[in-house]
Amino acid sequence: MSYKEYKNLNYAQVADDVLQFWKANRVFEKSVETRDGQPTFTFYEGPPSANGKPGIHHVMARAIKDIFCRYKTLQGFQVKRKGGWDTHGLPIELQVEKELGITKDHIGKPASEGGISVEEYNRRCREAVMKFTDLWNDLTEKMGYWVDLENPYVTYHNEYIESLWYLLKKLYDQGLLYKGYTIQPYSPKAGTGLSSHELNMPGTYKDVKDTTIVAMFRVKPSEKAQLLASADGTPSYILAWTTTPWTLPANSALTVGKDIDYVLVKTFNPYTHEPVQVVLAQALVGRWFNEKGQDGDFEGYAASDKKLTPWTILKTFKGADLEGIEYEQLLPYVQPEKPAFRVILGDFVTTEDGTGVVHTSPTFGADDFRVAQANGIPPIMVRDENGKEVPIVDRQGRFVQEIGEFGGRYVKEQYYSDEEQADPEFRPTDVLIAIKLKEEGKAFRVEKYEHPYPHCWRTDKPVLYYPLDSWFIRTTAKKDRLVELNKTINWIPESTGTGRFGNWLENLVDWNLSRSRYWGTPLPIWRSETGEEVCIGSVAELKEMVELSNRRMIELIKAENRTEWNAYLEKNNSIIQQLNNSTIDLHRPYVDEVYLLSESGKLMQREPDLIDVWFDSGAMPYAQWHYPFENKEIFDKAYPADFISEGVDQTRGWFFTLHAIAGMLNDSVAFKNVVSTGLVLDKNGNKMSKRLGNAVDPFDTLATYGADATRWYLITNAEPWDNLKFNIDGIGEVQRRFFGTLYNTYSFFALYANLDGFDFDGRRTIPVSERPELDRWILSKLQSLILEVEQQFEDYNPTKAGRAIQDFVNDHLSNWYVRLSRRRFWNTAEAPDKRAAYETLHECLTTVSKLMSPIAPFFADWLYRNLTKETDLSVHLTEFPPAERDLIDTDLETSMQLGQDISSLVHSLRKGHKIKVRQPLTKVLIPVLNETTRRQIEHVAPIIQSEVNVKAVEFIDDASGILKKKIKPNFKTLGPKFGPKMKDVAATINAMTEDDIRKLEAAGSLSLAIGEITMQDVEIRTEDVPGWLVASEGSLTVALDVTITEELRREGIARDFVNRIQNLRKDRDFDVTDKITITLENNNAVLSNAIEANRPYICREVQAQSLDLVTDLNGNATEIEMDEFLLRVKIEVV
RNA sequence: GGGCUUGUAGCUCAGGUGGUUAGAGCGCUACACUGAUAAUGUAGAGGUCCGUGGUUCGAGUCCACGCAGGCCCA
Repeated sequence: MSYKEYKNLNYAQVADDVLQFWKANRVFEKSVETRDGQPTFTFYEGPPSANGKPGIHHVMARAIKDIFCRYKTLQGFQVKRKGGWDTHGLPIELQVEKELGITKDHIGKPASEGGISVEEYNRRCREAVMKFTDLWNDLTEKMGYWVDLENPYVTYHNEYIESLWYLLKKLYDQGLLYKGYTIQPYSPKAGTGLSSHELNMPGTYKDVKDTTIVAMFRVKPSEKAQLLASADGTPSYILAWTTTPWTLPANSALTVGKDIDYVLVKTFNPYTHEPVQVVLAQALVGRWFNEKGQDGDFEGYAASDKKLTPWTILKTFKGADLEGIEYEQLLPYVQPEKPAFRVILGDFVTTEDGTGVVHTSPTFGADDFRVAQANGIPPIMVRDENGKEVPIVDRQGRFVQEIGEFGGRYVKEQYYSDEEQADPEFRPTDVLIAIKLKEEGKAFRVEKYEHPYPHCWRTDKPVLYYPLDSWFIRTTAKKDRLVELNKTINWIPESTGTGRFGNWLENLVDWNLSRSRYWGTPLPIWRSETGEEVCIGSVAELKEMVELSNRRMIELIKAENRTEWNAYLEKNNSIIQQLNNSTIDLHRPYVDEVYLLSESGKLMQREPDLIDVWFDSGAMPYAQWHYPFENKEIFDKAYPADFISEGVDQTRGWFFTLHAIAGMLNDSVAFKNVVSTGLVLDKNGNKMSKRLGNAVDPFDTLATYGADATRWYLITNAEPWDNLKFNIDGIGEVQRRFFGTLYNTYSFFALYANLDGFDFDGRRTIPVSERPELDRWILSKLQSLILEVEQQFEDYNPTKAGRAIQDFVNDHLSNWYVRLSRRRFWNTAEAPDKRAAYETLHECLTTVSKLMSPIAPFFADWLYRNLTKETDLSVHLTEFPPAERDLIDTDLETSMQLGQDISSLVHSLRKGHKIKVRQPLTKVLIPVLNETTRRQIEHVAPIIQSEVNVKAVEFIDDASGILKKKIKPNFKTLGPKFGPKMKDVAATINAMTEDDIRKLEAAGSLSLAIGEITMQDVEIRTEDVPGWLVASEGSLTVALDVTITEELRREGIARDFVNRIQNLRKDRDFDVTDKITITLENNNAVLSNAIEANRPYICREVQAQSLDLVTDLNGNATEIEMDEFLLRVKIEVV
């Protein structure tokens, strides 16, 4: 066979060619099929949203996924990879709205008003979402990401939605799906909630002057409250500031910061002048107390004009000390159903403003709601006529009747008409509350305060933060189990699992599933006004329920003449038809037109919400297989995942939803190993964005550099969980430095293997034990590399695996093994040594191709297939090479390291004395203090000799008596022994004489003034050989004999001459095997003597059949300068 | 504001459990090699290890507090 040789390698072309080969031979499919019956390794593909173009970070993320799937395949596992698309959600809706130039307001309105039907709108969404799939498929292919794109899961498909319904029903049946509320911006005048999107519109935030109150919450005596108790019975109050006094009747807790410093202040109520003790944050004392009053005249206060209130700080403590202290309800209109009114801890408390204590009303603040739920604090609510719990402010923005004198009043003055507000008697509700609190001695300060406050863009009135209906998954019920399960997951990096994810689980709140949108999975719950509900878990159930409802309707229409239901009946019949011929679409608006009838004959309509798209993606382990309606056995085998990987920003997204659903429904983890990857930033460390124009187009990059260098760069430059500063120059460097070197190494091999007709099937014909040192060394290194790469892949660290391969190829294989072995390949005669060299190099290259194939799949396959005889075999169908541990020879590796270090030192010495390598020298002298080192160096002496062009490597040992020794303290062993006396010890050791050292060496220990030291406590090395040129590094010292004898001089000239002739051969384009004749003008005695003395050597090196010295060349000579000589020479091919 | 994370040469990154002289590649400078040749080798210059305190005989490494960047959350 012959090995393919290439002129100029085009890496992008290599990738293209290999891709064609993969396609033609179904290599991906085969890599899965051939593993039939083997253990499975399950990978879950986190579905990308196909509504945007892919970026370079997607190449990064998908390279990680690909690497471990390929690696596990090499290890013999069957790795199925089903692709998927995330197709629902707000980004798609917004994109469609942008395209159509509409807003959410237009949806559902008649076309005559510029509106669009839900049906049409959703049709547009469905089209938009797959817009970029071609682009994505193209990228997937070009970057070499192996994933099944033929049968991907698609979240908007009916089958997918049906699986989601099944899961939701399971949650529902376990009581884990419930209707509650969340605090959302709400516009009472418009009667609608506002999205964060709407709240971010310009002009929404306006400065308003509100009445603010520092309210006084009276502390209840208790054991915990001893901290705040007074000796004389003066009551203690906790101060909390609010800009929304109307929320005070709904207060049910006070929140403080755990680590914030608080003080107890003795003072007087500024309105009632009663003596009081109050609690607030230390940092904010100055905000509420006049400096002049500090430690003022308490005794004389009663008699004074009360302008200056005296105060004094009694004690200081942390927020944590306040936790659990109870207080009296401030405005006791409505009693909660569970114990409330105590101090809790929250991470959102600041000391920037207010008192460092946050008045907490779970019905009117998002933070309040969250922290209350986490601490089991109930909201203050009343029951409406249906017995349903409602907040104390109605949907029009008025207090309910239960709120005594304030019942029926608007909580915001702006909700009153202009006329009402103009009435001189008019008082805003906030002011009335302030007056009441002042009178009751529960107000510490009332003042106007200007601050920005959001307004409804439709009505221009202030919004309320208000509880709106939402459906929740009761994740808190399983919190402990989710935390426990998380501990069994192998997170990479670990900190994401324990920190970011772990903390998130610890502070878990119920998962709000509701989204008030159009394009998404509809919540399959139908509900009557009286609260009767049914949750539908499959298409079959839906059909059954519609049919049942229809029968009930028909009955009731007859019995009670409910003719208005005829319309529903008609709609339902149409649905049944669609169900029967499978044309049903489980999206809005169709499912909204299913009308069910409860057992008691009440009309049930679908809850209008859609579910959070994160539920879509978190349910993919089940829904991708349409489980449990199909593929049960496939699901069972492919659950949970062995491995997933996504960006760290998915921690609370996909990672969480996968974990939550699996934990709640299967009491198991969804994934065992997870790699969370960092961001890809631009080369200056800025986030890439289209707006800044610094986004990198992955297609350009792949076209320029090919997938391999791109992937290699992305993976080896930084560990994947670190942010990567993407610099395109880095890819070029990888290409030159790593792929270039590897390519060169292969080319070198191919060139000579073809010349020699080297034929090899990969089975060693020369036992490793019979190969030269150099071969055994590189094979030993190769085995070590295999172990290292395997370990790193097992640890999910592709960066270290890649770097190890790179170091092997560059430093060991190319720069040392090939460079030093070149002469062996030039040998024209058949020789075992030459064959050994070929086999060794072939094995190294083949193995490298396997090791690198997960990271650089195209190039690796190119390399592998160039080296192997079986042309239809791909490296991706092979097995990961098992390391042959018995070939690892650490002693030899140390030897070679010494050889390299010694060579480097000699080079350095030559350099310092301007003696070029072509000038042979007599010897290097190496001081050795132990036999092992000596033997190790002797092993590689021939290599050193040829590498640095010296005739001999000699040793001097202690016995010679001429070695100069230096002693250094070994701090590591001395430290524990001497501790604080280290400085003295070190000085004493450094001052030891040669005599002392000899004594120490002889006895193995030595008593010094400061104590006894042993050989372990010091490092003895030689750093000088008197009379020689010396260089040292670490414990290694090398002395070089630089005397150039006449004979050496001649030899040097001969080498120079060979060099010039070789250049000439090359200039003349002679063939490597051409034999020549040389005629040289004899114009210098030194030169001719040198040539005569080395005639056989010269002729052999330049393949000359004759070398004649003549007096005159008659003008047809080539002139070449050579140091002080002028060569006039003529060469001819025989 | 909170959680997590990063900060080492001009650039990109290494630096188990603390050990006194902090490394590599690229880039730069110089040289060598010229039968791997648009390749290769060798040497050199280049550092307040983000800052300030602390623990220790000894801190790039451990602790505290900051500063700057990043992500997520509020």
